[in-house]
Amino acid sequence: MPELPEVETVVRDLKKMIVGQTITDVAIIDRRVIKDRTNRQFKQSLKSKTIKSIARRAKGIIIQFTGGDYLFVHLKMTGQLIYGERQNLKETKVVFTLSDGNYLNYNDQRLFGWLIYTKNLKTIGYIQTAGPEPLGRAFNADFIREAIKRRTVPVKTLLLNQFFVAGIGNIYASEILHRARINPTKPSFKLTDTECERLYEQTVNVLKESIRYRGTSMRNYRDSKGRQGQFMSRIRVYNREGQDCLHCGTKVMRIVQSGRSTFFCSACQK
DNA sequence: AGGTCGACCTGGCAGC
DNA sequence: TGCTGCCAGGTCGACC
Repeated sequence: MPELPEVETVVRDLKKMIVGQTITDVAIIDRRVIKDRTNRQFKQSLKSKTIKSIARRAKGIIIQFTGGDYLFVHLKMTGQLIYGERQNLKETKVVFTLSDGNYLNYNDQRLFGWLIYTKNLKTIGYIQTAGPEPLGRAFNADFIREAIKRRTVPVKTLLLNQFFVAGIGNIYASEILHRARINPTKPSFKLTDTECERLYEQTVNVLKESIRYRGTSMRNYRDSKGRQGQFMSRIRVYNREGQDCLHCGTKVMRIVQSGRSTFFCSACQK
């Protein structure tokens, strides 16, 4: 499911609901989402831990405990963290019992997600190698201009590369490029200075707007209360193959780049 | 070194 | 109503 806006929405909501609570029990229904530890190690590591803070890095969720240790969660395509009653769905894989009597359910239809307990975030390569946050200071037009040099990959593929910039996925890559009026197949190093400016501006615009709308629910994404995001009403090209471009009326095209669908308007995005 | 592709999984949907 | 094939918000390791 989730790209930066969806993960950010989950983190902001969970902050209000679970910080300060203690995990009193852990039920593992399917251990394939748990990395590095046996069931017993995972349970013992987390039982009686009090949640100090929760934060997002790239598309990952970092839950820190008062002892200075962490639970790192990556939702991948279909992961969900749902707070409230205990769930017993086919996709419910791990359930944390909380000290307020509620539960934090980890659901994951496709089992791609990760739950990693660690004492040291440096052990998590995903965090260590992620590029700059697109809504942070290090990401700007100058950074893009510098980073695209000698990169021959299509700009769409570069946006998906988490080493380049963290948090953009397949929906927002298409949406950003449409709003920036950049053709997704353009080799990155051929972007002009003004295109770099527009790419920066629209990356920030799209991600911030989507956070305001609480993310996009194309399929499986739900927030921490099980609700859908609302950004679908703002989507301009993603999953709209054959429909009219909302800007010029040309039919939206779908192509495949690096094995993933890209949607764009060939008239608006030269 | 940079770029591409398959593997990891389950399930929904279109077409026959 | 099957069945088959294709598709899905991600990441990584093996390959060229």
